[in-house]
Amino acid sequence: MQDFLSITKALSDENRVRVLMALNVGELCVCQIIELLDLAPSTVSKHMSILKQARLVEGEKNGKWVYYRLASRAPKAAVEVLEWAKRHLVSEAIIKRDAKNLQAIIKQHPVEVCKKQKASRTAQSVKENAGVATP
Amino acid sequence: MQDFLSITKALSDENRVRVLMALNVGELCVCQIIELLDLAPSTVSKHMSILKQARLVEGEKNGKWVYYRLASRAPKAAVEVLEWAKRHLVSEAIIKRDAKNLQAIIKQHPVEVCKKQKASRTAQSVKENAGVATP
DNA sequence: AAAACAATTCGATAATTGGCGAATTATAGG
DNA sequence: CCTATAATTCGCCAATTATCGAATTGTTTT
Repeated sequence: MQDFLSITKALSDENRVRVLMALNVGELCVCQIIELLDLAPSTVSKHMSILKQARLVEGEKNGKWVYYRLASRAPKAAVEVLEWAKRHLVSEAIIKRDAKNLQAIIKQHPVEVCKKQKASRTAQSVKENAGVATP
Repeated sequence: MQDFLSITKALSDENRVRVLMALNVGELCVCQIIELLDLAPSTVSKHMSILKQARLVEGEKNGKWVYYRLASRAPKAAVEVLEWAKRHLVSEAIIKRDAKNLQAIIKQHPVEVCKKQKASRTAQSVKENAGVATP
């Protein structure tokens, strides 16, 4: 029963569902997923661990980067529910928008994506500390 | 997306899953579901409203009683996911135990089931108030 | 060796959810 | 009409969960 519930719980969050649909195009680096969802790295990491726990995805470390993909040797229940989800989600507005955004994201190398994210975080900090003297 | 998530959220609770599997044998009165899950009536009612919201079940009022059954004109996504769930849950220990318990429960008329529940609630109150003077 | 960096883990917090009992609603039967 | 009763709604509490920032881990580059 826990295996079953780990799958349905994993599928009961919009952001996780978006990730699963995004992974239909192929494997994605964590920073690319961060870019897609626009969430904090720690939040995305948590989501991925929940998906991994449910054996819906698998991750592979490659140097500094971790790539996630739909689990190749997933349990039958996982494979089937992913097919079900795909059938009923492809027409969803946000999934289509994600697919479009992904086209731009996967064209870039992870190194570029991460660089961009770092830059925007710095910009954010600068904004927050505007007018505050630096020690 | 909300339709999709209402289904997956509905399926992400063990008690709700147990109800759905129980309804495979046919329609059940609320008091029979209470008997099966051993939860408070208000809790069961809440679970049923979540399942109804997801259009996985439908309820029909018949006099004092409300009967729930798997939705006959459920959306395709709901029908498919119920088939998927059934395939992967029939072998679960708790589902098998429920099926066995159900055999006894459905033999009784709702009126008998409710009477028994009322009796056990009274017994509980008596226990709690043991030694306390009644006004 | 040290600095930079991607990702994860940890700790805190706000929002959501599952649970119960009390109050309410709707129906049946005296 | 009044009482008993099945179910739901409401108000509250405890447990869980989504999120973030800070600290940590492991790897690469300088």
